[in-house]
Amino acid sequence: MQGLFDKLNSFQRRAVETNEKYVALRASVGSGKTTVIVYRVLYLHLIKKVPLNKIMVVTFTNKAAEELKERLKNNIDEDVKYIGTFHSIANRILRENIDLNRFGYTKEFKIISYEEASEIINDIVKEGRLNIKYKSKIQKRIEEFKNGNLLYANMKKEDDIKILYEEYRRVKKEKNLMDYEDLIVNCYDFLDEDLGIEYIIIDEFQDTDYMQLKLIEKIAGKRAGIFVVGDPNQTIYSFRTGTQNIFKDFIDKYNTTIFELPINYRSTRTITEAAAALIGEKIYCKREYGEPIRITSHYDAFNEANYILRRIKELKEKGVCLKDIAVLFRRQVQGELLYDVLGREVECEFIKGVEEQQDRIDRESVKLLTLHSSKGLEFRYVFIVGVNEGNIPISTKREIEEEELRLFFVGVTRAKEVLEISYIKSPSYFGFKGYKSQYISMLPKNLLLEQDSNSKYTLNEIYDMLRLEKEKKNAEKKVTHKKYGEGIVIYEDDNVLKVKFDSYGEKEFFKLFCQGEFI
DNA sequence: GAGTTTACGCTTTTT
DNA sequence: GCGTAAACTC
Repeated sequence: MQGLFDKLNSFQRRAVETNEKYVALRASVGSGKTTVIVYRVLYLHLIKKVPLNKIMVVTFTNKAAEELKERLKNNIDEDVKYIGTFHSIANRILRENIDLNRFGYTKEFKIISYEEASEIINDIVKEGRLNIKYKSKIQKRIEEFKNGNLLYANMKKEDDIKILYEEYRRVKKEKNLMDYEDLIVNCYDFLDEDLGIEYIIIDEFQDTDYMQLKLIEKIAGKRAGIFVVGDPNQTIYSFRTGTQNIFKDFIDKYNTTIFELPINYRSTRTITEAAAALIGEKIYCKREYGEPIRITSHYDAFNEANYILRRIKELKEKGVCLKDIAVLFRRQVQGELLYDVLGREVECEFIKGVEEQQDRIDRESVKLLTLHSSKGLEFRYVFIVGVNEGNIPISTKREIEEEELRLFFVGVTRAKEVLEISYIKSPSYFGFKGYKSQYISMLPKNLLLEQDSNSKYTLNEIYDMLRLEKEKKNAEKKVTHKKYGEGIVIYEDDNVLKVKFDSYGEKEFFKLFCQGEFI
């Protein structure tokens, strides 16, 4: 059984086998953090003989929890009892360990989504005949109100936002509903039973908020050890959590032992050194130098998208698999344009939200993602587009800007083999400046290859160009079928071939089944 | 009430 | 620098 831990490096092994009660593991990008969490659980259970119902593992997404469960299955038959997101664990505790009747709820309470919450809020406004302004931003306004801020603070005559907020809370209880935040807050407020947990592991700790930590502290009591894992340099959700440096807070509060995973196994030395320059820290790298990082500039977002398409087609011709390519951007609107242009020639998917990632990430096709949703993923080829001042960083307000740099860092470190960065000179999106981001200037010059693209087409010209190219390509492609005779290819992708035959008309073939049929 | 002016927000989003 | 919706004017 000792051999089980032999493939860990010395940093990983020290963290896995620690006997310290409070531990913070600072895991650098691509350093095998998930491996450490898996082996930490194995160590606790198989070596220290801790029962699985005394271990709790908290993850950032359901997907991450599934991956952990899957990897643990290789060595343990049963599941860890508490393994999942803060929300899924809170949900379980609320239903299993709390007498909800005391608090006006029952065990059958329903969890409401953002959309369902929206419906309830609109009903309250309608039925209560409340005076609410800026209705299209109603949920955002409630959110701000809850945090003690106001959206549209200078109204001439205030509306009923306060009444609406209070009614919303009352109605949720009356109808036995909880929204995502209620799961955490109510679990914290209602819990008075000791769950008997001895070891708690929290993944992606940098994106944990104070309420979630308070809940964990309540579950842990004085007995349980808390082992937090994450990378402060990848804190990109503090706009949501409101926590600036929760790692530091945790370390200051407890007698914490700090471990590090400083070795990057993921990216080429070129990419790793570029990333390290952004955060001003040394990252050790197991790999050799690779291709230089190409920096290109373009006239506008259309020409940039057109360039990316051309590069992707080149890669495809060289035999690169489309699923190994990702295009990353700061805002959703950028993705829409990219999807429009790239989608005409190559298979691509605009991935919005993690639920979709789960289903789609294995498929064949180029992935389009925001920098935020690229967190935790890796690709052999990565393009980051629109790296303009005013977009990355989107604002230069001091407290925001540090997070913007970390966001760029996250983007850069998604690339395993090849990284390209581009910016545009004549932008039309709000806030975009017509020059490159200061962050590009932070990358070491010796790792870069800078190029200026002078092409300046309108969107229609680009579309025409793509159409003509396609027609020309297909027009050239004449085929002869054993049965149907001569024809021309009118559509072709990886799986399907559509041919217009001179005598027979149009017919579609699956490539897999028609190999011997053409001469 | 229709017609015009002024104010504001604009980005990212796991559950 | 644009779209939305409130606030103002007659």
